[in-house]
Amino acid sequence: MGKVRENLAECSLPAALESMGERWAFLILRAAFNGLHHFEEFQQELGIARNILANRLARFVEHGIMERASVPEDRRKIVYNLTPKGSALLPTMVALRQWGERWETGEPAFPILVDVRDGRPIQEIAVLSHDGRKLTKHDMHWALPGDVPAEADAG
Amino acid sequence: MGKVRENLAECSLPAALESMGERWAFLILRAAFNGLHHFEEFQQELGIARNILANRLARFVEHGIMERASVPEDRRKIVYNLTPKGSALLPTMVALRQWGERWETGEPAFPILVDVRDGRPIQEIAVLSHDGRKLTKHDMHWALPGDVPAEADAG
DNA sequence: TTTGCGAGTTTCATTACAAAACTTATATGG
DNA sequence: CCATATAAGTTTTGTAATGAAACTCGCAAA
Repeated sequence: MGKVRENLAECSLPAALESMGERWAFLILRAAFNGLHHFEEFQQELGIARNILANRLARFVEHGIMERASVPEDRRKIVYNLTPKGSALLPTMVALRQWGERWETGEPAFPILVDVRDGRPIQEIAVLSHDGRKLTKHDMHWALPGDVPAEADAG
Repeated sequence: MGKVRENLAECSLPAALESMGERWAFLILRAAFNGLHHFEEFQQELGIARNILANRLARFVEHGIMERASVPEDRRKIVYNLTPKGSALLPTMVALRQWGERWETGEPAFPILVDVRDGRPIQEIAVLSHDGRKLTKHDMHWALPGDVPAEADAG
């Protein structure tokens, strides 16, 4: 991954950080992935200040990461559900968590994520080539669209 | 991924966010992956305030994400290099970038990451089962160490 | 020996975050 | 029907983080 000065600005990372770059964002997301749906649940689970939580949830809704709906049986209650866009953050969150496990807290973390089908732990998240080789930063570089051999995939 | 209230607190995500949860962290990291090494390079590339940049770089060094060294040929110059721990954030960063591409900016992002070996774009980052199936949040759940069938991997 | 660069600090203004109290709409029990 | 409780927020007020611009300090080059 050599030095590429050409339009780094157009990278989509800043756009992603617009939604996810604020404090608490990932922790609220994790709680949502763990099945929490209600304001008070998030608040008690995370210990976050109520105004900030309200703020973040509203932001998530604005950005299409969560959907807000009131429950018919009890109209005081509001449910927050992850949208497909929100659910699509799962790999990012798992990657960040795994990194923390490996480099911050040290190996064994509880609970661990397992495949529901066979109960075995998930793989470590990695950058893979089109044919499945694990890539490090030295094995890849930036390219402009014209340089790429036809079949497009993720970039 | 059902509701698991049992010790979410021990999840390593908060630890990871301790290093990476601050504003600019991922953008500085991206710049580093792109071969930037010097204070002024980061500053000009990102337009970040100098005091904040100094702060973040110092934090990265504290947390072992970057190494700080002065250049022998010109002892005014300082290089910041990613450590293995810092480089290990690549999958997380790529995952976040890909999410931004897909859901924020819309498909075509420039430049794109390609495999240096064949010039083809990298795969989309995903959560995979031990045998390589792509998993969604419905295909996995939390387990405690005792529940796991022997061969340990990442969790 | 002065001019300039690289890598930061300092100062001060602005903005984000946080704790606790308050509000509003709805439910529930007597 | 009235009192009390609950869910989901707002308001208020204080603290901490961020940002722009100017300043410092060590080295290097002319």
